[in-house]
Amino acid sequence: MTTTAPDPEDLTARARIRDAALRHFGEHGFERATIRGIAETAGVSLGLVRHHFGSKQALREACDEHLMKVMHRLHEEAASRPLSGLNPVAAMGPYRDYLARALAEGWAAPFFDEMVRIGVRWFEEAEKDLPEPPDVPARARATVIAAMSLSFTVLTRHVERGLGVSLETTEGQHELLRTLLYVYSHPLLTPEEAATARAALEKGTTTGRA
Amino acid sequence: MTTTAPDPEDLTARARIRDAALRHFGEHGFERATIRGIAETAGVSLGLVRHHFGSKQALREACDEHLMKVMHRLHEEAASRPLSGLNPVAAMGPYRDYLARALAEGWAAPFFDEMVRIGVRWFEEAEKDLPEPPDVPARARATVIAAMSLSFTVLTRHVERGLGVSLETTEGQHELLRTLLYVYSHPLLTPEEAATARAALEKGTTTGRA
DNA sequence: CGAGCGACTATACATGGGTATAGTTTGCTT
DNA sequence: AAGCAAACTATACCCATGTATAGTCGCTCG
Repeated sequence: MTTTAPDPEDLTARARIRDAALRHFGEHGFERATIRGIAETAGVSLGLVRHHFGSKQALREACDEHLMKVMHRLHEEAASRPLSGLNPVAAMGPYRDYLARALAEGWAAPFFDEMVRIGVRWFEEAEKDLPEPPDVPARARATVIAAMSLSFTVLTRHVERGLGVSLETTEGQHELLRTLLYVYSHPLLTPEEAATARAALEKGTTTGRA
Repeated sequence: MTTTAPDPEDLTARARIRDAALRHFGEHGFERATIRGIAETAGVSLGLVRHHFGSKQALREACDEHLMKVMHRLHEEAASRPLSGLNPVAAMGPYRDYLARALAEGWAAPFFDEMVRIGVRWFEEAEKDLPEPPDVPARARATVIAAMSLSFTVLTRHVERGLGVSLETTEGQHELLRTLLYVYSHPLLTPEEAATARAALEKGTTTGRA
């Protein structure tokens, strides 16, 4: 059947396998994770994994798909809260590692693109009655912001080391958020600095690479 | 100009193997890259790889080490240029993919930490005659900035998709840099927004996750 | 009842790929 | 010239792991 009725079936073996896969892929990465290990975690035989999902790759795709669903739900839940745009992926438990790996590996494109779209809408809303639009397109800015926001998910370990706290804890999350609030409200460059830098950039080849 | 540092030893078989490994690890990831493939690319037998580096893991570590050296050199070369702090890893050729994978996998910690240290020094220099220091420690801010800066390296594919240009080209680099200049000079939050958000954060538990 | 179908298990197969060993060439020192 | 170490090759080992097959159980439907 596999109509995958979303809610009621979530105790099913199929769902258990999927969840176990999410965890294993997240913890060990796609290659190092083994179907046998996943099966064991799910309390299920090796063959059943193959029965439900055809192959390891297909299992991964099922994980991606499920992740997107969860993300959408989380996003809608958090849509009202004001800070959610800054660090939208904070503390999403077992999914965080998976998402990080998927993003870094180049997968999870729909998720990233969705974040960009959200950002674009946000900018358009915020700038709708500006005298003239910024000279950098909203899409480019949204892309950059999306990448920046996700960096804390992908580079969690390094950020934790730098901050000296675990991002699993709400304390760590607060520390990060406090820093983000500061950084996002204190520009690194003055408009003049940016202008001169940009002029140099536009004018010639600032050595090609910057 | 044509790169390939003229170190006398850089034509050695050992160096060829290391370079091939850098490329293979970068292109396919650590697990999917095979010693055999690396050996072939280096024009060398399988056993020689093992002879010079003891194991696949050790080979990786040699790559990390070499990467750090190259990074230091590049960094010193670019130390004078003003924009280098923003996007320091731009267009570093074959090393970019490797660095991205290493960072995402949790390796390359010394590299990340070095970037944090550089950022801290930068902040301290820039803020040395401020009436009172910012209430967010420089180290935390430097960590966040480092992660943000590296996000474009780690999430290259997604950023390229969002920007609609290849980051291999100088045109793409310019596009990114232009956007960065804008974002870094236009705060996303007004001081008031940040203050209220922060107050909310400090006061209670804004639901634990933000 | 029985037949068919999906959930599930047990076991086998095949191979990629890291590791290990033995042998060959090259070049340098005494 | 001898000899020795290092650079290098060829080949074998072996097991982890993805894939495939065959079979059992238990349900529902006619």
